[in-house]
Amino acid sequence: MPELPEVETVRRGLAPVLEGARIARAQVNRPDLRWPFPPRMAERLTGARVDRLRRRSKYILADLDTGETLIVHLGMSGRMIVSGGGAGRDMLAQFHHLHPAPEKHDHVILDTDAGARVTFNDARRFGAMDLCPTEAVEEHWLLKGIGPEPLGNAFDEPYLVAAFHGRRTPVKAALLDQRIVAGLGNIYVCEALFRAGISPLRQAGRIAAPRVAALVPIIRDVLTEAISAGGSSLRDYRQADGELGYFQHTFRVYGREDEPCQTPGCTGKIRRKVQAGRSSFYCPDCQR
DNA sequence: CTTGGGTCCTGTGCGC
DNA sequence: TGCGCACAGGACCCAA
Repeated sequence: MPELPEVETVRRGLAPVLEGARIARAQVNRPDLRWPFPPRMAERLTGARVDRLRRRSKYILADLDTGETLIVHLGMSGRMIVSGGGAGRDMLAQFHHLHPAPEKHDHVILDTDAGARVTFNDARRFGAMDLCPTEAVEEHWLLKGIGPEPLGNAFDEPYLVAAFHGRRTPVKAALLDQRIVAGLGNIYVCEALFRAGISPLRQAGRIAAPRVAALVPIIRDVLTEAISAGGSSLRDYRQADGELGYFQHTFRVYGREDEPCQTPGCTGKIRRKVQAGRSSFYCPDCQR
């Protein structure tokens, strides 16, 4: 899926066209994605003004002036594509209010009063949408229990050391656990562990505290760099304007099985090992 | 409580 | 060209 950097990139692309705009029309083409849509979703969205677009973990949150918040998760293959209207759009498209032809898996289409369109397309349908009272968003069952934002103040060295303490699970699984830290996925965990020189197989509770502490700024750096690059585009991911991210060119281990390790002086080869059903990419020589 | 495996879906790329 | 299989950025759920 889009991980935190991709979701943040999408949020930033949507904000200029959605914030302050009113949803003039909501087209919902099927009753569900991963879970059923909330009752009367189209009606509850129609006429609502989007006051603010936020992100929590891998969720995009659209606060509406109706007192409800639209919760969106992109799953593995979800995209939100902007077309027509708004600043920075193609002039011809803007003039004619043209929208691209409907595509397979366009599940939800939102048209704003300014003539912009946001299309949610999700081939695998692991994505989700729900509506919930804005003041109760943090208590929503999907968001409740999610750990601190890795780019926020609550995610610091003492926190991660404490969170890892006594954990026998591999550090790879611990970092993927959204209750420990929010928003990391397979790619950025692999990349952060490589930079930290920590093997994904190592038990979280058996990493020396200074090495755990070092992970904190490394995780922040990886995510920040990825956001700057517009995220990583592999298969399905696109920015809201349809452009590709380019952080994937910066991967040091992800998807690089059998390639030589890039660490200066290291003669190791990147390995791939499946942990809990997910591929971990790492250098056995410089990750311990 | 923790943890591994199965599961929900479709699409793509590869070996044969 | 076609077929079957492995694999893909997530994360819930349940059995052990």
